[in-house]
Order: sequence, then C-alpha cells, then structure tokens
Amino acid sequence: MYPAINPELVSNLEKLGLTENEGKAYAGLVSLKEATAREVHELTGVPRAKVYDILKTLSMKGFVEVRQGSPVYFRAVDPKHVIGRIKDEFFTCAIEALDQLNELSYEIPRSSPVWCIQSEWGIRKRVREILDNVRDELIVFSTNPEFLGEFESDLKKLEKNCRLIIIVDDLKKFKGIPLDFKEVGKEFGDFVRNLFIDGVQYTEDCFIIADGKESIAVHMAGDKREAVVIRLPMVCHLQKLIYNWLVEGGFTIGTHQ
Amino acid sequence: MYPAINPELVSNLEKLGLTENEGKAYAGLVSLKEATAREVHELTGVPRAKVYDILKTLSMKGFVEVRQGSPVYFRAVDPKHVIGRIKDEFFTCAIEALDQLNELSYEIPRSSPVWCIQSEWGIRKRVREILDNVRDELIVFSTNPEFLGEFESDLKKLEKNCRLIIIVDDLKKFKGIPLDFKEVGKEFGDFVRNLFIDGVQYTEDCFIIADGKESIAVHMAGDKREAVVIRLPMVCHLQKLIYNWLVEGGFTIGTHQ
DNA sequence: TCTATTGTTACTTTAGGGGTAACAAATGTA
DNA sequence: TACATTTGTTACCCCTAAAGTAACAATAGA
Repeated sequence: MYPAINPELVSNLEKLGLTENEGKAYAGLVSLKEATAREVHELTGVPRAKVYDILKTLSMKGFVEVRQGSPVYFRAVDPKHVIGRIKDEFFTCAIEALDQLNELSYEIPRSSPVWCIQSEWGIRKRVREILDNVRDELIVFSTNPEFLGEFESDLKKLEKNCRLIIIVDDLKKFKGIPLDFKEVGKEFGDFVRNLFIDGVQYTEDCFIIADGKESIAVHMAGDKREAVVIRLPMVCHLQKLIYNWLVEGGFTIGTHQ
Repeated sequence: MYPAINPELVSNLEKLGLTENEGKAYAGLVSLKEATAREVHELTGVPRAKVYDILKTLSMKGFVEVRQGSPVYFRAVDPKHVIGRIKDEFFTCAIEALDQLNELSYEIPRSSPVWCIQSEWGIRKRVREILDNVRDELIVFSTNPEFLGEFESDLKKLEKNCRLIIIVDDLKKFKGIPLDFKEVGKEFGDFVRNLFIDGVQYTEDCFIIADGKESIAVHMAGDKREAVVIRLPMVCHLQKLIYNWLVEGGFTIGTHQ
C-alpha cells in the first residue's frame, strides 16, 4: 500500500492538463523536495519502470529540474511558477479561442422560441402532450367544437386536477360538450370569426395556455390546419391579455352540463 | 469533404477541455447561429449518429441551448459566457491545486548541485568524461603526479584544442610528465599538503574546472578516494579565486618537456 | 399508408495512459 | 576482476475514452 498522495490534488492537477502519474510524481517531488526516481516511486506508487519517463516528461515541460548523476536526482520547480505557467498557457489559449469564435460572426438569434407543426397527427399529439403536462392551470380558447370535442376526456380529467378555464366564441355551438364554458363578448367573437391574413381566412380552432409557460395555437389557414407552439416569455403576456379580456370585455356567463 | 471548421480553433477548444467533436459542434453552432443537428453534421463532419449525443452533452454543460420540436433546433451560448465559465472553473481548480501543493511544505532545497562518487572506476570515468567534453578552457590543480599521469594522453590532446592551465604544488614531483606546469606559492603548497577535516587528512589528488561550468574534486579522505562533482554557480567563483591565486600569490613558473 | 427525415442504439476501431516483467547498464563491494 | 545490487530502459499487455459506421426505431409529411 503506497502512502497516498492527496487524490484531490492529483485530480486537480489532471484537470490542469497533467496525466494521473504526472500529477502524482510532481506532487511527490514537491513533498520530497529533492529525490531519486526510486524515492518518487516508493512514495507515490508510480511504477518504477514508468517513473523515469514521467519525470523526464515533467522536466521537458519545465515542471521539474534534473541533477544528472547516478542515481539521478530530481527537484520540483516551485508550484507557484508551475501553476502560473499552466494558467498563462490556458489563458492564451482561451483568448485565442474566443477571438476565433468571435470571428465566426456570432450573433444571438432574435427569433422567438416558436415552432410550426403542419401535420394533423402531429398537432393532436402535441396538444395531448401539453394537456398531459399541465400542473396548475389551463386556459383554453376555441371556436371549433369538433376539434375541442376530441379532447373532452382529457379536459374532464383536468377539471379535477387544476384550474381549468374554457372560453368559447359561442356557447350554443358547444352545448353538446359536458364542460363549463365562458363566452367572449360579441365584438371579440365577430373578430375571431373574420380573420384574414394575406387574403387567407384564419379560424382559431384552439388556443391553449398551459401553466403560463407554453401555448399552442391551432388554426386553419385557408383549408390547411397548422399549429404554432410558443414558449416564454410572450406567453405570460398573452395570458394576462386574455384575463383582462375576460374581465373587461364582458361576456355572457353560461354553463352546460 | 466537409467544409472545415478552423482546426486551430478546434485544437484550442480541446485544450480548454472539450473533446474534438464537441469543439467542432460548438464552433459549428456559433457559426450557424441556430441549426438542426443535421445542419451541424453537414457543416462540421461530426457523424450524424454522434451529433445528437454530443449536442446534448454540450447542452448539459451549458454551452448550447435546445429548442425542442421536430427537428430539434440548437443554439450556441455566447462564446464570451462559455469561455468565461471554462476559465473560471480552471482558475478555481488552479488555486485549489496551488493551495494543496503549498500545504506539502515545499521549500526550494538549498543544497548546491553536488554529487559524490565513491568508486575508483567511477571517479576515473567521470574525470575522463569531463575532459572529453571540454571546449574552451581547462584548469587543473593537482598534488598527485601518479593520479594526474593517468590522464596524460587526454591532456596532451587538450593542449592543442583549448586553453590548458595545469597548476601543481611542487614542480619537481611532476617532472616525469611531458606537460607545462605552473607551481603555486610555498605557503599555499604547505596549506594543501596539511589539510585535516574532522581529524581526517585530506589530500587533493586533482581538482579540475572545465569551461567554467563544471568541476570535479578528487581527494583522499584518510585512505579512501572520493570525488565531488560541482556545477554552477559556485564553479565560476572558484575559477576566479584560482586565477587570482595564480596572479597574486606568486609562484615559480617552470616547465618540463 | 408510404416515404423521407429525425433521432437512437449497437458495434468496431484507434489512441493514449497505466501496469508488469524482463533486460541492459552502472555502481559498489569483496 | 568478478559478483551482487541498484539504476535506468525496453517490450508487451490491458483498459478506457473517443471517434466512426451501420442499422433500426420514431416522427413528420404527402
């Protein structure tokens, strides 16, 4: 059993670029002040056949001084100098790398965290995922009872587990769904039923905000369904807007069972 | 052939602790700003099967941000932050290692670069090595013609190739050796012939200074021969002392052929 | 439903570092 | 001078990490 060199020290020296045996040998020499290779081996456990090459490598790195003779004596260079040298080289390297990276014309992209999903199956799967991950609160807005009806069972479960708010444009359309609904004011209802963007009519099948963190907007663009997933920080803002609409816009409060 | 990421940049990032493929992927992302895994693969050449795990590893290290979706998009964290983080961790490690090394009670050893040789053959071999390595100047002092005579041929060669100064305590003793000698003053001669250290008589068979860099002192301690090899910086000082002795002490100048 | 793309897994190869045994050279002793 | 001991070196083996490839599973789009 070799008397241990502090394993943490060896680990730190490895992080600084030395191999395990180099770290042991150097630490051993620091401890012994001046020593033969055999003494370094006996203290540190570095194999005797390896210790000569390792000390030679350390010498070539400038971390160890050698006194030729038989036996050869080795002496550690002052740790302050060794660590200083390692730090300097690392710094030089870091600055150079930073310059090279900066030359790659780095710019933080400004695009918000938005993804488009264009397949029907993908949209439904993602909606279901979002519903599955709700913890505290879910806000739903819909103008399409057929689409919303697909998630009736999911929503029934959520009623029990979190604060569920479902807002629709027209209560009459959703009376076949056994859930509690709120209705937006007529003005807003008319607004969402008459959305045109670039000559294409949009209808908002579903807009969901989960826990104020993530939202998905499912809409028809012309005759193509598309979903957009949106994350922080816009979502919280949208959430507040919708709450405000609830309070200020005024709308018929009705429920169906 | 993949469009190369600057190999020097990759090498620098490796020195900073990233693997080769991690460095390539990170640099690729910095260059692309925001990209899919396939785009990173196409730019950098990192194998497509590897690139997902590598980007995930970089993400866990905090060097890359991930936007979930299909496909997943990746974005590089600002290099200034990444390199700053790496430097901070390295610094912490370096300081800790230095503290640990200092706890080993390191002291620069004060012993001068001196080695002892105790075998007759070793002494002769080392003297011969030193004579073989002379370039410009050799200073020899001796009180033992038998010992000095062993190196007559070596010294004859040196006469032609460098500045050779041989000083002896008594010219008469060395007349059988075909070399030019100088004789020390009587006072010094008496001194070296009557050296006692710890009750043991020392006789200086030979003292050699080669090129002002290395010296070997061969002496009898009692009835045991011993050699001491000495290196910088004391040697230059001794050399100057001897030169001064030559000039100031005054000694009979004689030569034998 | 089929095709293309994305993402993952399993396997192989290479290089570097660590360990051991044995040998050559040097030193010390009788 | 010969022998024993110590010093210093070489050859070989093993393991791990990283890199590369082929194939498969999952997902998205038409």
